[in-house]
Amino acid sequence: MDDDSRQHEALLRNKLRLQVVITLCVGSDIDRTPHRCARGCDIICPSPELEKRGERSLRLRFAPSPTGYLHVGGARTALYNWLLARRFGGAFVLRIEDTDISRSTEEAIEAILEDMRWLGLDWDEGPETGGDHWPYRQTGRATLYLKAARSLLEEGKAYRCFCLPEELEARREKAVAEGRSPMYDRRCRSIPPEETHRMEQEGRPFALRFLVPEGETVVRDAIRGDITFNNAEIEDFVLLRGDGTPTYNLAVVVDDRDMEISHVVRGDDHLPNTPKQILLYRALDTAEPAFAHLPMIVGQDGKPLSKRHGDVAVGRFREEGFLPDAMVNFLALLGWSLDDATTIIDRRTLVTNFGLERVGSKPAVWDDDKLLWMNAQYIMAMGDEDLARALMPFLAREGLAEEDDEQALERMLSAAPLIRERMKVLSDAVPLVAFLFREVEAEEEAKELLRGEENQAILRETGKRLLELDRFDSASIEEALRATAEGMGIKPRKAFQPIRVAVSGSRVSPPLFESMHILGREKCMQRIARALEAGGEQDR
RNA sequence: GGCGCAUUAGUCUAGUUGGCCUAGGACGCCGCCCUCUCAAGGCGGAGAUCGUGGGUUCAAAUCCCACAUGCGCUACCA
Repeated sequence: MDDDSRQHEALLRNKLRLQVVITLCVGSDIDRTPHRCARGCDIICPSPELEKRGERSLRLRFAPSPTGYLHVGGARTALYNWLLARRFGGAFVLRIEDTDISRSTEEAIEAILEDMRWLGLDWDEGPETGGDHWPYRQTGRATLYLKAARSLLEEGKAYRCFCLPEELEARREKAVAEGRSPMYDRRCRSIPPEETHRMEQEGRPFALRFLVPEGETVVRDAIRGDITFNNAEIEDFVLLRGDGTPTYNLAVVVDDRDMEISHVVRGDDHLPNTPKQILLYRALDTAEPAFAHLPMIVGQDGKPLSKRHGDVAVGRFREEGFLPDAMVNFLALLGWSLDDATTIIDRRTLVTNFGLERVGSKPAVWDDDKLLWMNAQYIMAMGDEDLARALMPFLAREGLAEEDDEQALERMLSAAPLIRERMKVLSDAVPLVAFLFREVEAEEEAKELLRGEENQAILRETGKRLLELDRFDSASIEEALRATAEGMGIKPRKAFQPIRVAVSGSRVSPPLFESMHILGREKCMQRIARALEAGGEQDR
């Protein structure tokens, strides 16, 4: 049996096992195999609670808060959700979590949408797309939260708290200083109803707090398994602020419930929030979704990614000339693997193979070098035309050519094969091809290659030869240059350098003959003449 | 402080039911080859006592316990 068929068999076996687990999970004995379900069945199995209600459709979401640009951590979360939705034919919902009005901005929202589109993460429901659960940003859903909050209050599952933020803060500090737990002490819980009513009538602001029930709450995480939290360690968290706006925990639960989200896949910084949310789902008499918490992405120093670690905004990668597919490939591999050997994985393969069962649980360190390498791989796989077109905006930005300049595009088309494997990001092309679009001044360090008896002679002789050529294509040019070198008894690697500097202005350039061909005889001759002049002057 | 999560080479990771692991692949690094420069490519190499200490077992990276370290949460931020 060859390797291929062995691999195939292994795949088949895996698939089969998955199938079995799925069957196991959706069967009626769900409750008796809780752990097996949480870890084994992965995302394919909707949470048992939803399952009981017969709701099987997969609905995933990405819910960024527009307090800044989309960073790579968020992008990865979005990608995983998108991949899962696409793989299993589910819906991918984009929801803007802007309950923190003071920190949210319209620009941030637009930028996030733009980055999502660039990465190719299209959403089935959300801003600009619409959907059955409109609106898809939290500021437009205030009444829904209020309604949920009211019902909790009426059912005695939440209560008014008249403590002022400053008071709470002071008490917390004191508690910590004295070594006590800084948890809210529930003092407002015991205010008699008449009193509460009176204070409310007086117009005293209050926050609504959730009354955390006794007992334990188990989070069944698809990546980590079951995690048990003691409710006694969860404080009566705030649902509604003094100004009536909802806090994150309330809003997220109400939205996920209303939008019928079946699987919540997010960063593991949310793990401690999860028991609170599960409690809320239950208080609202709603089946909770399945949860999966992704490990964070951290910098080389092990600290969470932030502006400190260089710019981690998705937009920055776009501007530098990273390709969306390379980003997606790289992001996917940050915490997930296809197998024990594959690194380059196209989007299609990702979609058909991605699953939470191969998501790891330790933090992933962002590695710029590897991203660069991967991007280079994707650039090398591009066709000439695609590459040339992709490069035009970068030329335009540097003022080398208009973006829609047909002639320039034509030139880039010929240059593409020469520079493709010399770039890591698209913007790398600019210094490589600049000499094709504008006159050059030799770099300081390169100037000495134009001076001196021998170098001048090379330039002179080569110029003569080039002039005599019938055809000015790269083969003829190569022949001429080699003949010149040989005639003068100089090694090619030495003889070509002055020409390179004369033509490109640099000691490093794309392949010489092809470059000269693209530049054209006239330009080449001019530049060699100029080099002779410049080098000759220096000599005297 | 409390609660939670994590811990395989510089990095991403494979390793899921203990033996096929003298720990596999990739990035990076080093060397050689190719070569008109730079790349790309080819070949080869160094680099991991699998956080530490115990235990279970004929056998542990894999199971159990403790400790250490890192990170997260502990907000009327999300």
